[in-house]
Amino acid sequence: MRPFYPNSIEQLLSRAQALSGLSLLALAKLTQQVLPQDFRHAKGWLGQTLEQLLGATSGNLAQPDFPHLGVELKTLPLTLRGTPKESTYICTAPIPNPDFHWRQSRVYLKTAKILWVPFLAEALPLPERQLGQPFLWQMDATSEAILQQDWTELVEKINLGAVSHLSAHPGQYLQLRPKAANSKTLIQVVNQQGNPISIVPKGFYLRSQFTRQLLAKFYAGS
Amino acid sequence: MRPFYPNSIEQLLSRAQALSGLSLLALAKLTQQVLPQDFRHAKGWLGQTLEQLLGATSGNLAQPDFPHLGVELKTLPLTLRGTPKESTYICTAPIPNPDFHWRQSRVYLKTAKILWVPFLAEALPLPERQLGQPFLWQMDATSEAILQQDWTELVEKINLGAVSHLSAHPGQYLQLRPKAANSKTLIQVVNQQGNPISIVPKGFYLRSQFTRQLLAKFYAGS
DNA sequence: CAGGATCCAGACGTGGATCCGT
DNA sequence: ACGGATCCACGTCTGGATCCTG
Repeated sequence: MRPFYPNSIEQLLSRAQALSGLSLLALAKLTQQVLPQDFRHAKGWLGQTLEQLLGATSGNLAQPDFPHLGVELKTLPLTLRGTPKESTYICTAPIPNPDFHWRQSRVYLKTAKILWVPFLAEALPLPERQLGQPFLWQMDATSEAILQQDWTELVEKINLGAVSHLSAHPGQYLQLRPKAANSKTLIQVVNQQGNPISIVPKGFYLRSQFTRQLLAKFYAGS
Repeated sequence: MRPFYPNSIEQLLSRAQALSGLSLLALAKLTQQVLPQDFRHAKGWLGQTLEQLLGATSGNLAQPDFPHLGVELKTLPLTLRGTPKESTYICTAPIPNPDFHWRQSRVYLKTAKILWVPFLAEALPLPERQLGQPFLWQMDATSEAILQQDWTELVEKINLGAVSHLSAHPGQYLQLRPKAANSKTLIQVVNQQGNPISIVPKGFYLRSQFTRQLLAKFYAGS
């Protein structure tokens, strides 16, 4: 265990709260980095910087950022109106999918407990954009019912080889989207007819419709 | 197909012969590289430089360097006395081994036709060491019988989980040796008792006893 | 506005092999 | 001498996500 690894959820949350209000420029200085001009060529910059500041181990496998605590760290880009600008990437979607049970699935393990760190993702120049109040979210029965239903439906499509349905359309809270360097990155899969075909690798994402609800509940309770 | 890819075995051999007698310093200049001080921190330098000069495609999978020609390129480090200084790495040894038939095995496909490029690997300062005469070797029935026997024996040990016998000792021409960054690099395998244990990844190597014979035949015939 | 496309960092695996202690 | 240990390059994969059109 690295020295800086947080020992409890309370410690982790407390550290994250200490960062709220800081600008991206301040974060860059804290970590002795140069802030990128924009995120076009450094899309993961904030997420990776926060991992460093909060003591997450980098280069994780299919497990949460803080395995000991079961907590996943996610940044949440906000519009000026305070709503999520983007969907949230969860994990790659293996094809075929080897996870049989929802509770053992990568999606569940990555979404059961999430430390969300909102930040302003528009209007101001990048260096001046600030972190918002972080909040810990734990999956509740209502969310889980829908996420499990989505997951089950999507995994079924994957394992049946229903390739034409592996689009971003199905799923209420959870969806499949391309996850690759570009659209020429292809993997071989077997379709419903049993024939090998090429498709772009997929990942699981949380729709912003879902994260908007989490934010609203947090605001209501605080 | 890249423009410089050789179109025939004759063209490949002719290109290799044009390099014979050149020093390592000359090769570095030809490829616009700096010659390393020694090979301790650049063990693959000569092999990779020759691939570039002869038009091999880099980053191969489990197939010969020149797939179109079925030819594998191998450097052969020689002592002052003209004997091989080292054994020759062939390929990694998957555990368990998925190749059932010798003729379809990675070892066979990598050793059926080899373009050997000998070079002096001692005595002179590195920059002055020269390439020798390259020669094309094709597996003959006598060699194949023994290599196949070795391969069969080693693959059996691998698939039986006879882990303690996965040493460099068995095999007349072919042997298993560690193939990893270091001895802390471990993989999980299943032993004879069906229990998971950790071992260092292995590779197939040709013993220098074998390559010495190939050299001798080449010298005798030329 | 959201589905499809794209981009960086770092770990990992494989191919290129030689090093080095007993 | 040789069995076990080690080292670099580079392509691929995964985790971090945001970009960008119709």
